Amino acid sequence: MRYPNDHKDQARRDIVAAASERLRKDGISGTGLRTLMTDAGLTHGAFYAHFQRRSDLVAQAVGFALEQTTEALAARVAKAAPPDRLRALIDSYLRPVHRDRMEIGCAAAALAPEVARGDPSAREAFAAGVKGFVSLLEPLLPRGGSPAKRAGRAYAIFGGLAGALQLARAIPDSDLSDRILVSGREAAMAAATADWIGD
Amino acid sequence: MRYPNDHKDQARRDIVAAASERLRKDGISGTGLRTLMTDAGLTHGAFYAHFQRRSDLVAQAVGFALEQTTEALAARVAKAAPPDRLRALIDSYLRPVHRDRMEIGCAAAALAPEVARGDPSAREAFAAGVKGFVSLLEPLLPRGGSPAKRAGRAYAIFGGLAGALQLARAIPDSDLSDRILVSGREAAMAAATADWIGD
DNA sequence: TGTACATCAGTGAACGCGCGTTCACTGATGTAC
DNA sequence: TGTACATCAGTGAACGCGCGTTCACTGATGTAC
Repeated sequence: MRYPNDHKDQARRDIVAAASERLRKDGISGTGLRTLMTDAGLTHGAFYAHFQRRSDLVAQAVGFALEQTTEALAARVAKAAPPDRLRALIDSYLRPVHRDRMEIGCAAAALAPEVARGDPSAREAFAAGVKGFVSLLEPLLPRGGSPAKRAGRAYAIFGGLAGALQLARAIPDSDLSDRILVSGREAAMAAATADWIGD
Repeated sequence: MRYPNDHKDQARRDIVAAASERLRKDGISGTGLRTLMTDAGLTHGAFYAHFQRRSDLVAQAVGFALEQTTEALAARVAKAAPPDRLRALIDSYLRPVHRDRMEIGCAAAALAPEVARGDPSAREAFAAGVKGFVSLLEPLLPRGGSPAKRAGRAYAIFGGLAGALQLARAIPDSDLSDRILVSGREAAMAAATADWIGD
């Protein structure tokens, strides 16, 4: 063969990694196959040697992006002392650089509405990726509450973080945008540490 | 003239109203001019008699959608007794029908990431529309806090509501999606009623 | 009252372009003998 | 060792299609006389 045995696998991984950035940057329906392949250093014709259709790459790229974000945040969280880890996660998520660099940030904040409109494969990959993030967040919540309650709260907080980040990105007034990040951290902490009621 | 004096104005309003639904449903870059004009009962050629460019319509449609949502929620809130109004707003926002009917729902939940990537006109219209929503929410927060703090919190809560709704839309598991709505309401209430710290 | 003309919202063909997808081909390598 | 062939990741032209935008035209009405 022309290439080492693992060449094709590596190329596929390169395409997925490059696409995960480009899709976050320009949106799912705002990006064409030629752009995605050029980003990976290939020509568009090679695409169908790696994926059956465009939506397969989209699903894999969405999943990859969420895994990457969860890993990066997990590393930051691990550096904090245990009692500070919840705050470290929230502050890391809502920090200015995350607002300013959408292409390497959370895929939920960059793509959630497009995923919601998208086909099932992207939604499944998205759900799995979000589940991974929630698995990082949920153990950091204060003790108490049923497993279902705790998980629900973790999902809601994650959604809230992503929504606050989106707002900070969309608002052109940069002072207001900064204040949204700060208030978003306080709001997320309040939601995370609220007493468990009912059940 | 062929048409009544206000005909053209009415046609423009029809195009904006129809576009505000279609863009929420299919996304900004997922919708073409022919679809937008057909929705309004016209052919695509008439478009440039009403708008200078596509992005002008997008900006107006985004603004219109947010105004519409704020008005609808204001009407629901006004029906509740004053002490229940905050809860009424939050529960109305995160109710299942809002998740299920994206095309007539909040434009922030449907379009925020695309607006953030979009041109300044859309971002300005978005910021103005969000400001309107925040003007409804902020007076419902408990007393206390500086005006800047109160406003920041109102923005953060709004972002949180939109993000939770997006997550509930994108997750295919409908039981989990329902739980996200319920937890999102609790999280938003906790954030809204948290003590004012600092400042 | 009847006719000629001006107005202008709306129509639909056409422009160049990028889209997702297909496919005949290239060319560097490994294998067979 | 040298030659012929098979393999296959990647190339780039081509497909039909929808995009945003332009523009010559239509046709119903109001106005002028």
